[in-house]
Amino acid sequence: MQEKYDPHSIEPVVQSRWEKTGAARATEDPGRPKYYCLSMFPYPSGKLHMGHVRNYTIADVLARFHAMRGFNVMQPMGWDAFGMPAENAAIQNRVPPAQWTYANIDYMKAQLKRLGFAIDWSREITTCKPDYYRWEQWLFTRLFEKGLVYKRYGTVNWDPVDQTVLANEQVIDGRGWRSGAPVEKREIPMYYMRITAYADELLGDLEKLDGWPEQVKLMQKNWIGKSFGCEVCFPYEAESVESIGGEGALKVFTTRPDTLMGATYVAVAAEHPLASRAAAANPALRGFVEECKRGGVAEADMATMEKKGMPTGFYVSHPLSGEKLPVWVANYVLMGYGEGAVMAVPAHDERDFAFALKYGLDIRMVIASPEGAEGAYSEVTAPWMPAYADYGVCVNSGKYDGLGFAEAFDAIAADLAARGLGEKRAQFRLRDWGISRQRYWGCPIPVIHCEDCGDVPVPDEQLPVVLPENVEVTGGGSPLTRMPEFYECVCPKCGKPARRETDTMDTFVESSWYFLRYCCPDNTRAMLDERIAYWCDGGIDQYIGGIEHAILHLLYSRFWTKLMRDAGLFGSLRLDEPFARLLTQGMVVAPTFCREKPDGKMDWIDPSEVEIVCDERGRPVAAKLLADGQPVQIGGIEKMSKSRNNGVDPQALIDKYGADTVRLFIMFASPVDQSLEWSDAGVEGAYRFLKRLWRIVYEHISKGGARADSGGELSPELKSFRRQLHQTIGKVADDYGRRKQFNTAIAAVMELLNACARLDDASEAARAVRQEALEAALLMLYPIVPHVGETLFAELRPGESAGAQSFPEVDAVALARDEIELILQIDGKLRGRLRVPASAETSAIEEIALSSEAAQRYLNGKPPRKLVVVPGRLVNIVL
RNA sequence: GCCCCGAUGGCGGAAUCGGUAGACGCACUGGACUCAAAAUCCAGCGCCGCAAGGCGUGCCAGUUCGACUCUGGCUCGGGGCACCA
Repeated sequence: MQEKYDPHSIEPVVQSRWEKTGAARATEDPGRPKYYCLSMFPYPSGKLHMGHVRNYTIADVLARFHAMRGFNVMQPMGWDAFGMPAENAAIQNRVPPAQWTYANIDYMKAQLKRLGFAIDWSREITTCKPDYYRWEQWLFTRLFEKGLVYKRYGTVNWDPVDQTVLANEQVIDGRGWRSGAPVEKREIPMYYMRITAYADELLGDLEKLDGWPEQVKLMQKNWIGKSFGCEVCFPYEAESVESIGGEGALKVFTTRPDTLMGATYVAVAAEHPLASRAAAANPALRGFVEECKRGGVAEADMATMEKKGMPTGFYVSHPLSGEKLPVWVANYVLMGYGEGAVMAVPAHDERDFAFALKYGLDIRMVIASPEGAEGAYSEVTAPWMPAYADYGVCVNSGKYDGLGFAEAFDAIAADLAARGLGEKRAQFRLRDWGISRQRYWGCPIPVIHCEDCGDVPVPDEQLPVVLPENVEVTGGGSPLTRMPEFYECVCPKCGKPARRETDTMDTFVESSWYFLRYCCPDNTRAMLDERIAYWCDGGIDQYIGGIEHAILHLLYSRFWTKLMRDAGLFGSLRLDEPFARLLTQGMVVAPTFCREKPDGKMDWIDPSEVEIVCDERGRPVAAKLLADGQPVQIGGIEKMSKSRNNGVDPQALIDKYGADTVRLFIMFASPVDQSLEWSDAGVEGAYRFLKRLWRIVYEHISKGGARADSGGELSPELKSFRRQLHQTIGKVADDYGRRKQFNTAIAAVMELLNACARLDDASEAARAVRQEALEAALLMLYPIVPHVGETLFAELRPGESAGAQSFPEVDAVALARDEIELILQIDGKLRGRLRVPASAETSAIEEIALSSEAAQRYLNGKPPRKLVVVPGRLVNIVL
């Protein structure tokens, strides 16, 4: 055996053995329980970043642990290969997106192999290949026929200089990232997926997801945002009917019908038909509506901008009182939610309140806080007091006075219904999913536009619609729109010349079903086959990925699973939810450094090029660039990203320390669900631990090794060490299997090895116990550091493979103990320790506690006020 | 702005169901080995205090015999907000 740990000599050996034996190859085996271990597949951006390493290490640890537990494990991998960065790279480097993408995949695949992940590469999926996306196009045409895909106008960011649609990410402070021109909203036709048809099921099924973090379920619940309220119609006032263009009513949705008597105006979105109608005759209003079209479509921007409005000059009547109310256009009303119009109750809504104050609109108090109604009444009527938005009791509301929220809701809804001016209903915040992208590098939308037949889905026999790969991307719109050989076609229905759709699909579509295709990536005749009944029974056992995907990707995947179920693609499998257990890893973050460039843009500096200046207490106070010694600004600690230039390249670490050290450090540095702040120093510590582990095993073997033999009488010291060993096995198994807390599992094994190294006993019995401990320690660490695990285990047990072993079992006999230690508290403060027999009854423990020296000292002869005994833990004497 | 999460020594973190705060590791300090360095090993390491002891888990309240843990109210940091993936 080598005396020193040398990762670079052992890792290739172990990896080529795995490769030869096909160790990671997964085959359906109905006789064994399966464990489908899925990671969020990477976007092939160039090289792996730390987030990838973290994600796939977690998955690999779980995969290897479950294999040791007897599961038939499948761990597949693929590439989320369509997306914007390929087009940007294409513009920058004059390389076709396909070529760039495939080169990145090759490089990153080699990196994943270098890290020793037990991935079944025979199932590899690349979403930009026609054998994958053809099925997506196929299902699209089915959904189109069912009405689950439809076309309508949608709003996009428009760069008026570059004449192109921008992603939200490409809009910086309201301007196009390349042109710098102020961005405008523009309405264009787009395809939508009717996710709202599944809103109730997506909401209700969250309850089935016991294996998901509560946090993620809550975020999804709020995103779907089902609220109960009332539709209310405000009939047009007689004087406005003519200018509005006919009789009718303005419909709004409210969750607070109990405040209806306090409505003093109605506000509509700038895109609302009523706003357009009013603007036609009013140049000032037209200017305001135009102003509302400035800026991007991102909701965060909409919600933080200054609230502005303008009267339309139209009036509606209050549906119950008949009072005349003005109609305003307001930039805070979203066309995409509810009816694009709201009733405003300034006294009981903070936003309406601020708006009413600004424009001198009436504020009418109609809800009083339940406690002290009189006081609250006078408070809220005073306009300098904030709006009272909580539930309360109706006042100043005629026949509804005195009713609470629920009663007033029912009474008002009933009265509205009786007049045909409203009814109760639920409203979702969730909107239909716009999937059209005016970009080249995506899955072509399989539709043909015919002048006579309209939008015709591409028939099955003409699928896939293949995206041409050898193109030049120059920016300024999709090259597909300049390729007649792509868009010129004939109508499948009437045979007349027609035009192929040149928009591509949102890349979220590919990532919404890849996990099902892993079960049958080789099937050229169908999207899915019966193999999913084996691998997806009960759902995918474990899904691992970044918390940043908590809403969109996971919601779309849940949606697509339901779509595919309802399309009858699952055969005998009953599957409503794709992911039985979800682990959302925290982000890998690092400090950022920057300088402002002359043009005002930020120049982000790689942390490795920066020296941090600390004060005498070790706190960072300043930073300077190594190259010029001049100060740089310290930014926040943010997710490692290209845009912030704060990434640490895992490859450099692998080259220096080997895969096991990188895997060990990343699992040890922080719990998986928390963000991981990068530290170069910590990596060194992980490397040191592996060297130490190697040496302990080397020394044990040099002294002749031993057979692990737990029989026979042991000295108290060995007995105690062996108890620690089996406690550690129990803890580590629980940490891996149930808690998914790997940092504490590693710490426990470190403690065990510290104790093992301290064990100063050369007896036969000690060597046997040490052998048992080292074997167990290697098997416990194997999922995390498999190369070291394989190599050292084969030294301890020649000819055997660690990966083929079962996970160590706890020996209950080793855990038994005669005496335990209890903590003695007096008034909740630690005052001593008690040794009591493990079997001692509460009364006996009380007696021992009270007679202890510390208790005598504090009690001073007086009896205790209270005595609390927590079995196995502590005794608290209350004076 | 809205939704979600987090905050514990010089640093990353531990304390799993309300019961010993600081496991394990990093950094640092001292010692051993060495001509020397590296590597390795041993010891120390929350703050105040000579000590006894006191204080201490972002801040302010509360519940409890007992709170890092539960409740209410803040502050700061992070993620998401529908065209980044």
